[in-house]
Order: sequence, then structure tokens, then C-alpha cells
Amino acid sequence: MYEFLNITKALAEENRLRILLALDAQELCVCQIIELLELAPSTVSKHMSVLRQARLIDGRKDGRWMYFRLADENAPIEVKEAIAWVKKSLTENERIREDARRLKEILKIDREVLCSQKSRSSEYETNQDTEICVELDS
Amino acid sequence: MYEFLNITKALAEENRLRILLALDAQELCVCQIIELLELAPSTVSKHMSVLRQARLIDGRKDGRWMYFRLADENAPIEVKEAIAWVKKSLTENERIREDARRLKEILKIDREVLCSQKSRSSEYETNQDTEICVELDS
DNA sequence: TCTATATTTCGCCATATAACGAATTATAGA
DNA sequence: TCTATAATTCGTTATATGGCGAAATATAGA
Repeated sequence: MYEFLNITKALAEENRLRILLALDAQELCVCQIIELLELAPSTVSKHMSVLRQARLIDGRKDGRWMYFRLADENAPIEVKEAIAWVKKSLTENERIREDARRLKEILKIDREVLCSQKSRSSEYETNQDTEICVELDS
Repeated sequence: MYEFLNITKALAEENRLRILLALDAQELCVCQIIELLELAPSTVSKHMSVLRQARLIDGRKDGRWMYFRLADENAPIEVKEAIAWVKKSLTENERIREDARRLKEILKIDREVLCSQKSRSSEYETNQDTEICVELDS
């Protein structure tokens, strides 16, 4: 029961659903998810921990970067079915589609540039990555 | 998205999962669910309202009694899949099986007796419905 | 070894929500 | 009409959780 509740609680939050759907197409490092959601690193880290606790995602460390991906075939059946249900229910959702578009742009940015605090978008200024921001906000 | 979140939030609470599974076999009136969960009427009523808002259950009023049942084929596809997923994941759960056993006993009790405050079980005393309470607590 | 930095952990605050009892509403039956 | 009562609504309280920034941790590279 508690394991199942871990899954449903993990799914009961909009940003975590956005993360799951973003991971549908490819694995992502935390800084890319931070960029997508425009949340503080500590907040995103907590969300990843909740999703991982529920076994909805797996993580691997590569140097300083932490990569996450959707749980695969080895996951418990309830988890696999949960992921299938979420994907089917939300793939056509407008917010999720917008995330997918934004993510495509984010993936074009070199990770070194993306992850450095200085070049992080949106937060403080109408910054220099004009063409990217225009794409992202459209 | 908000509709989907209504579903996941409704599923992210143990007592509401117990209610859904209890409704798997038959429709129930609120007083029967109160008896099963041993929660205050106002609490159960709120849970029913959350489940209904998510469209996971339907209700019908019959005199003073309100009956609820699981959503049927007319429900949105996400709802039907959610119900199927929950059922498959939890039917074998020990807590849920115990609820099913208790529910069988509760359904034997005449509803007039069950619903009247005086004869409500467990709460205050080792009451007169001895044989029933023994069954329920075993 | 020392520095920079990606991520996590921790502590705090604001908000959401589960629980209850009291008050209210709706309905059956006297 | 009046009373009893099943259920809901409302107000309150306690707890859980999302958010952030600061501090800690881990690792790459100088």
C-alpha cells in the first residue's frame, strides 16, 4: 500500500508530471530540468527524489552531472502501468506539448553553458540568449 | 491537466483508495463506508466529494441515503484506466482484503441499525452487537 | 591540493489538506 | 407541521508538502 501511495503521491503534483513527460523522449540532467521548469535547484532535486522513491525514474551519476530517465521494463508492473497511463493521458496536453517544444530548444544549448549560473535564463534579466528566450516564451 | 491532477490527487490518499476498492464489488451508502473506515461522517463525506470531483465515482440519492458506486463505461478514458490500474495494483493488498472481509460483515447488518448513531460500533464502548464486533475485529 | 560547480540536504515559510465537531440541509415518517 | 436523522458544509486545528536560499557534499580540472 505504501509503495502504491508513493506512486500516486508522486503523480499528484503538476511539476512532477511535467518532469515525467519530459523524460519520455530522452534522459535529462538536473540542470536541464531546472531550465525547463524554472524552479530552484533544491526544489527540482526534491522532486527527482520523490519520483525516484516511487521508482518512476532511475538516475545515474556521470561526473558532476546527474542524469535521470523513466523507469524501464525492470520496474514493478504498477510503475510501468502508471507511466503508460500518465503518458496516454497527458501527451496531448497543451502545457506538456509546450514543454516538449521548450525542451527541444534547451537540448540545443551546450550543457556547460546551460548549467553555469551566469547564463541561466529568465530569472533575473532579459538576458543575452535572445533568440532562445524568444523561442522559449512563445 | 487540472482534471488529470484531480484524479491523481484523489488517488494519493489511503482512505480514498480503500473507498474505491470497497466500491469495486457493489455500491455503498455513506453510512456503510463510515462504518468500514471508522471515520467521522464529515470526513467521509469530504472524501466522497473529492472522489466524485475526480469523476472516479458516481452518486445517487435515495431518500435520506446517498449511494455511491465506481464510475462506469461512460467515464472519461483516463478515469477508467485509473480505476483499472488501482484495482489491479491493490486487490491483493492485505489491508484491502481485510476491508473486503469487514465489508462482507457490514453488509449483513440492517442499514437502519447500522446508520443509527446509537448502534454505531467501535467508537465509544464494547457495545451490544458483540457477535458483529468480534467478526469485524478478527 | 585547491577551486569551481552540479547536486543534495537542511531549515524556514506559506499553503494545502485530513481530521473533527457544530451547524445546516434535506427528507422520511409521526 | 414537527421530529428524527443521513449527509453535507463550515470553521478550526494539526500535519504534510512545495518553494526558496544557505550550507554541505562530491567531483572535475587547474
